[in-house]
Amino acid sequence: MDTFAALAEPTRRSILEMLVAKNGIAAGDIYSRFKASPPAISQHLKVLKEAKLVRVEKRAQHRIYYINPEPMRELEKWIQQFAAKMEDQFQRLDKLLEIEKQRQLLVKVKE
Amino acid sequence: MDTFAALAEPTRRSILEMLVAKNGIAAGDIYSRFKASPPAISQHLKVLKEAKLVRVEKRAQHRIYYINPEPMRELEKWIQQFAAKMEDQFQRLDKLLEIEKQRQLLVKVKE
DNA sequence: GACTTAATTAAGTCATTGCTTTATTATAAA
DNA sequence: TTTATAATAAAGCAATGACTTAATTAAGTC
Repeated sequence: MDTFAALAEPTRRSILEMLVAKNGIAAGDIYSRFKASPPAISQHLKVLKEAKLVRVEKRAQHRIYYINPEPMRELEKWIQQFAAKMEDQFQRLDKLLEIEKQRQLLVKVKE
Repeated sequence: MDTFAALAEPTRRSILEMLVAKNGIAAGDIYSRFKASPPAISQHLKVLKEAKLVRVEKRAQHRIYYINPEPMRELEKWIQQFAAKMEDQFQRLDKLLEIEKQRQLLVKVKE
């Protein structure tokens, strides 16, 4: 799950947002939308590629980048499961608090 | 959205998993489940705290750590939206491919 | 008030990251 | 077959990150 590390960098998230808006973008078209140098962006693309978040196709000298959906789907699953456990926990807590509130009321009635 | 940076580190994810299994754990009990030194873990807790992924309560000399649910909920939203756009895109692509397949069949019929 | 316990802060080290500029590689076009 | 275009690889550097050990802070206990 090193998807997180790849997503930790804002430029890389921007690149992915570009690709999810329009899949299949040439490296040069990606470079031109950032003020950092082409090699800098190329290195980010490499990280994304190694994390399998994108894949590349060769078209003459061009490299066309595409979203690779699997890692994001897995990440979504991970987060959903985590969030589910989390909400469970808070719901249990709410119930405990509710019971305690009732108990306090009883104590008052007895006084 | 620097939740990603906080989640990029595996030890920090483990800590969160601990907390989602049982909310409210003293720092010392967290330390003891890792082979890294207490200060190392303490520093991770600091990062999680700064990312608002956890909050702390003081109990005498003890520090009790709790999950703070908001950032994870936001992250879940972000990923869901991203994944939705992504699936949209692939569905559009599938439709194009389907149309193309039909076109090819027509060509064959005409031959 | 000295002593223990719990946790963190401080200081220093080493590896990794993100960037730069320069150099290569590979295809296309003249 | 030179020249231009597209993209990446290489090398170097400053900043950051994750750890360590030693020192400090704060509360509780004897």
